[in-house]
Amino acid sequence: MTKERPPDRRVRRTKQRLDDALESLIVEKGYDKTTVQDLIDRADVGRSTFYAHYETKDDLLISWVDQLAAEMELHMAPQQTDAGSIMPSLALFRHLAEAHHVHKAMIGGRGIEFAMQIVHSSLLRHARSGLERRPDASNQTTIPIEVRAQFLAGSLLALLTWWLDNDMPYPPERMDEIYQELTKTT
Amino acid sequence: MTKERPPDRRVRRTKQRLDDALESLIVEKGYDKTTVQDLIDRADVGRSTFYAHYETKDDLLISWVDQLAAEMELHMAPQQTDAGSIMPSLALFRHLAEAHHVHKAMIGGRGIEFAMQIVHSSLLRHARSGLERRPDASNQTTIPIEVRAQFLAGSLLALLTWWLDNDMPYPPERMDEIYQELTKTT
Amino acid sequence: MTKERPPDRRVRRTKQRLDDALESLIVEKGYDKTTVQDLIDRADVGRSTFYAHYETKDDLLISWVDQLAAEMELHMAPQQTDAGSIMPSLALFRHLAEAHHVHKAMIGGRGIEFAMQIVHSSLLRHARSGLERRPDASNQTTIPIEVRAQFLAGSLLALLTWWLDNDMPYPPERMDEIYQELTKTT
Amino acid sequence: MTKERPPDRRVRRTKQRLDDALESLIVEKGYDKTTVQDLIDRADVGRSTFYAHYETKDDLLISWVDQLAAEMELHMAPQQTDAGSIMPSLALFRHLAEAHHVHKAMIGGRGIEFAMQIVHSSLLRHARSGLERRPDASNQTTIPIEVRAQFLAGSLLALLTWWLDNDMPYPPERMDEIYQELTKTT
DNA sequence: TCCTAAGCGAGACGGTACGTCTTGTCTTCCA
DNA sequence: TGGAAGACAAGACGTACCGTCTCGCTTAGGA
Repeated sequence: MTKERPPDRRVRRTKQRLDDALESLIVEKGYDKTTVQDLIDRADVGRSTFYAHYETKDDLLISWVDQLAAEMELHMAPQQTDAGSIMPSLALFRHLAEAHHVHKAMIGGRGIEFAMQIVHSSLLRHARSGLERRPDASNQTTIPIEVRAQFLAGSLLALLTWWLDNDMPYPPERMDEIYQELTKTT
Repeated sequence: MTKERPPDRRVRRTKQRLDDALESLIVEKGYDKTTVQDLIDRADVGRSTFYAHYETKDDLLISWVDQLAAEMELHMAPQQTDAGSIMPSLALFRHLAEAHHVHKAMIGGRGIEFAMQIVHSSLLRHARSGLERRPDASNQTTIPIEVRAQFLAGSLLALLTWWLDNDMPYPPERMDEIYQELTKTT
Repeated sequence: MTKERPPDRRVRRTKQRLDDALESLIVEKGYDKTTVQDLIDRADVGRSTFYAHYETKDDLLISWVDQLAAEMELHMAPQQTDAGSIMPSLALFRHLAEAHHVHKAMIGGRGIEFAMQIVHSSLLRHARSGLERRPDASNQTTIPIEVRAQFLAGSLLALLTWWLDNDMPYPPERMDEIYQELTKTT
Repeated sequence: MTKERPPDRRVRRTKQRLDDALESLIVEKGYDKTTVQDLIDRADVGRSTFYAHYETKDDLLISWVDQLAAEMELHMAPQQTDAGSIMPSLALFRHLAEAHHVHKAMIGGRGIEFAMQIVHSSLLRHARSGLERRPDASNQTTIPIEVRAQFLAGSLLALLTWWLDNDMPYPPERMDEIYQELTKTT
């Protein structure tokens, strides 16, 4: 077996600096208006260094979004807080409430299409597995699981988006209650 | 007062050619990958001619999407087909089934963010006015109208998107039935 | 036959500005140290405009050197001043004496290799045709014409180079006299 | 006083490998197209090792050319073969005939400007000292010694260059004979 | 024979220049 | 003389090298 060299300490530092630069620039002026030059100026990194680690600006975005999505997944792990419901909606509302500027940039109105897709597919995955795990549901309806999953994920994402865009006018618990009420037929 | 000239016949022809070029290029390679150069080559029009009629590429897109949205609005006008329901979902599924390649480019997976927003706000408007028009609803729930509107619009858009992306696996009537069933609590 | 449009007036102006920028920058800091950015800054021209007219920096150099070489050829046309001699050396020394800073940049010590080659091949051409035109020469020597041409061109270029590099310590007439004397056996 | 360590055996080996890499790469693809990366790949040496020994690519070239020039000087030392002539032309033609691919890369058509300068100044030095050593010559002509030296060196270099570029169409002895004949007036 | 300073490979890094691409403006020409 | 054609300035892009640097590993050569 080949001795797997641990990544150079400098590499991690550089990547971290680029991640930080990306995050602050996204919040400041939006992703689309951010240029590679902005990024490397902010991160104080050479142009070629940037391209040594990421193929394009989008590549950096992907790795950044992936991290946030991974965090999100952690909070969506089955917990007693959401006991009895299919979607981990309460945990999600609570998690997004923290550092909501970042999440708003990611999910909100003039959000980042790509980030939305990641979050969406994550929600879909949860919806599908939640529905499949519930033995009794299939008897009560003829609506295909996939369609119900699309419904659960889509409507939750809609509420999340609206809620972040309007600066969280209700507490997470209330939002969860509403979501549960509206989707109880599912 | 400036003499208001009727629009030159050529002007309309030019605009029409640009619209056609945009539509075919969007379907072919997507909106983002389409450059102004592509458009004027396809439309066989000079660069300055393009900018004489539209401020930017987005401007052309807006005018194109607006036309499609106007058509869509027409089909969403209250009709007996959707009698009793808040959202004109059946009419929408039926309308989008025609020329679905264009609609898929507009709404589907790798869709156009801007077009989505137009459609979304249109759906929202219908949801809001539909909910307000219904006198009995406010008694049965404490969920704010705006939230319910977001829910109705978001979940319908989710189903529409999924349905177009997967090449319409069910007939419009079935999709409408499902949507009605899932949102009957609203 | 296609109507050949005369070149846009702007195009010539742009090319002229780039030529001027090149000449001044070559004299100032040398060709190698001159960057495309320097050129377009000096010429006050957009980057893409530069590349619309010339493939590379070298391409611009070529067109510039070609112009100088064409001028040079004009002065090397057979005239009575050089009557009786094979090489138009007197005319050359006289011509290069004018605006010698440009010629020095082109031919002198830290000169431009490419420019040297153009000038060299021009001299060679003259030497060959001059030798061929002289009926009596072939009887007096067994040295091949090509070798004698290389000798005439090379030694003239050597004298020119040295003369320009040392800021023309002798008048053109004296240099020509010397050259004639040294090559009279040829 | 600092203890002067003898140079590490490895140092010489590294330098040798870089010299060899340079030579083969110059012959293969020319000096200008050779990058530092090429050199260290070919020599199987680390990047920092290269810069530990040479300041730049040019620095390595200089040391390489200097070696060749030193060899050349050795062959140009006064010998009976060139007795009676000012320039050691016969010895030179003979020496360059060996391993002419290297010398062609150095002196020939698309040669290396810097190498040419070294050779040129070497020839000039010989010409000057040869002319000064000959007591009788100064009486026969009023042409300054420096000019005659430039002439002798320049014309010899021209013949050498042409001869190598054309793959030595005549034997060294014939070339020497020609050179002597053409410059006998000097 | 050990041990210690040096030489070394590997390659990350900040920089500079390149040639390409797209945008929105501006000038010229022609009908 | 008004609109089409397309030249232009601006500036971001991704690539290629450069010369500097920081690591650990190897390896002479003096103790």
